Amino acid sequence: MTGFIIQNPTLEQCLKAVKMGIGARRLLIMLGELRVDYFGRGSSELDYGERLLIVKGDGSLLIHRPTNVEPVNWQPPGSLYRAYVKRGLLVLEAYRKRPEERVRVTFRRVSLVGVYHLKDGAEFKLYTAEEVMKKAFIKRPDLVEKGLRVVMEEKRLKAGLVDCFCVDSSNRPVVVEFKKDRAGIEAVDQLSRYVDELRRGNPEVRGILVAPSITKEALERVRSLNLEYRRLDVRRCIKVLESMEEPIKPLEYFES
Amino acid sequence: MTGFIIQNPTLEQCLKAVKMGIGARRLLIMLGELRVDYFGRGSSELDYGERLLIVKGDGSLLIHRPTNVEPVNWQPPGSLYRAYVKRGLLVLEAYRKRPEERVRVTFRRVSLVGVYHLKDGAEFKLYTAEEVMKKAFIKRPDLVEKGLRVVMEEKRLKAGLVDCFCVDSSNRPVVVEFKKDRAGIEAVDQLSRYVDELRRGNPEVRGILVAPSITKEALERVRSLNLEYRRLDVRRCIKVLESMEEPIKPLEYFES
DNA sequence: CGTGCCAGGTGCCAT
DNA sequence: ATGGCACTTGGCACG
Repeated sequence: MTGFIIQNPTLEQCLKAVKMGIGARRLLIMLGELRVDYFGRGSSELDYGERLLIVKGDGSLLIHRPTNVEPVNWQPPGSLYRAYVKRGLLVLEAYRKRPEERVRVTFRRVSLVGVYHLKDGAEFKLYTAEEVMKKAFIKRPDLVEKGLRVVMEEKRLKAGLVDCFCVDSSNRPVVVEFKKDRAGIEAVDQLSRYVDELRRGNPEVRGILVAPSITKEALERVRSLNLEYRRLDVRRCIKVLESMEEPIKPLEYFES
Repeated sequence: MTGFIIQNPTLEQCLKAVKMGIGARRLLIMLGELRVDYFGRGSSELDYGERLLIVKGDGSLLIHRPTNVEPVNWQPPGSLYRAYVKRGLLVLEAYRKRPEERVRVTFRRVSLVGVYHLKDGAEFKLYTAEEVMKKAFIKRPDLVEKGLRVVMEEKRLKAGLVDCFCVDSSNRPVVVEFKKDRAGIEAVDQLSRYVDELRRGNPEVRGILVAPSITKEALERVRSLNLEYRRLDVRRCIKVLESMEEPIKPLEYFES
């Protein structure tokens, strides 16, 4: 990792670092007292306060307040930058075309500016809950219903993308939709759209919503739309998969 | 803004800074070569690479790679921390109960550690597109249909939260749902749920989906469900509001 | 490029 | 706490 940092830089030093850092597609970090104006898909205003600003090599901009995971303002990768000093203020503007959006950051004071070159070629491997459920179901469809056979994963309909298209023990087509979290009304409607489309060709089509739990309203709707709900949680699925292949290991227990 | 920064700290210095920073609910910034293991709602693995780590005073954790707006791993506010040195590695663990989740960050090298206390009391004012549309509509319901009168904003039904409940020129009730972006099928279904519930009491109830545009499938569904679609974009709404009160000013044109 | 859909979504506000 | 939902959602995969 190469880079440098300047504490309490002068505005000129700072401007130079900013231009150099962004120009060289490095990681730029700044701590200072700043305000933010944004206009684009929406618009926002944030008066002066002490915050952390980050510009990444791909043109992403992040402005973080002292709390929360989400940045208060940001700009996506590919944004273009302009920086200048005006009346004792350091201004950094990020611009993106399509959709047209601008973020303007005005620094009243800069406590820290750093420019670093990060090397990071590692692959990020994420195991999502839905992926786990689906995998376990494909290996063991009886987790949902005895005699079920998977015909297609990811069947594409006009109404959208079906998670699993199956046939039951009496050869009736079954659409299976997975939700990793408690299923709400939108989940039922989503399944309903698929089943509706298929029932036009064959009124025998069944629809099963598979989730660890379901809201009261959603369950009512499942019944009124002649669909079905089967409980299945991720924990169970992990166990099933562990017994069949290399496990997804949890971290060991956290003590304190 | 008070704080300090150490470049190329020893592991011991680093551990001390981390403990102190998190303990005092300060902003902690670290640059280094690290790996991340996560287990909770999902699970993930990321081998060593050079990244930026941030812990905020509220317990939020962010780990940023050199690209993208989103952190590769994170932990929400309120997380609990544990840090220690083991076999020449600095380990930082963030834990949250409910849902139970753990992130473990293992540093192989630390290039920078900083602890700062940020003061930021400013109010963030965001003007969202949906808000703008709604405001404009309330001032000028004829933007959607002549003779429309707003009875209630945000009417609560079992089926959900209606954006605007209105009456038309012939006293028929009208449910109006706004979408700031191109309306898709879910938007139609959402409106449909509200209208369904109300039509049980009064089959005359109308439902209007208001959006800048609509997908082909969604428009078909609007028709088949006996609902309506009216085009309205945010630009037009801004103009209407500008002519009536203090404008939401865009930043001036961006040159470079 | 648009369209659809998931996400460890996060955040906000309601009951 | 649970539920409903918007978000400058971001990000990905696919036609």
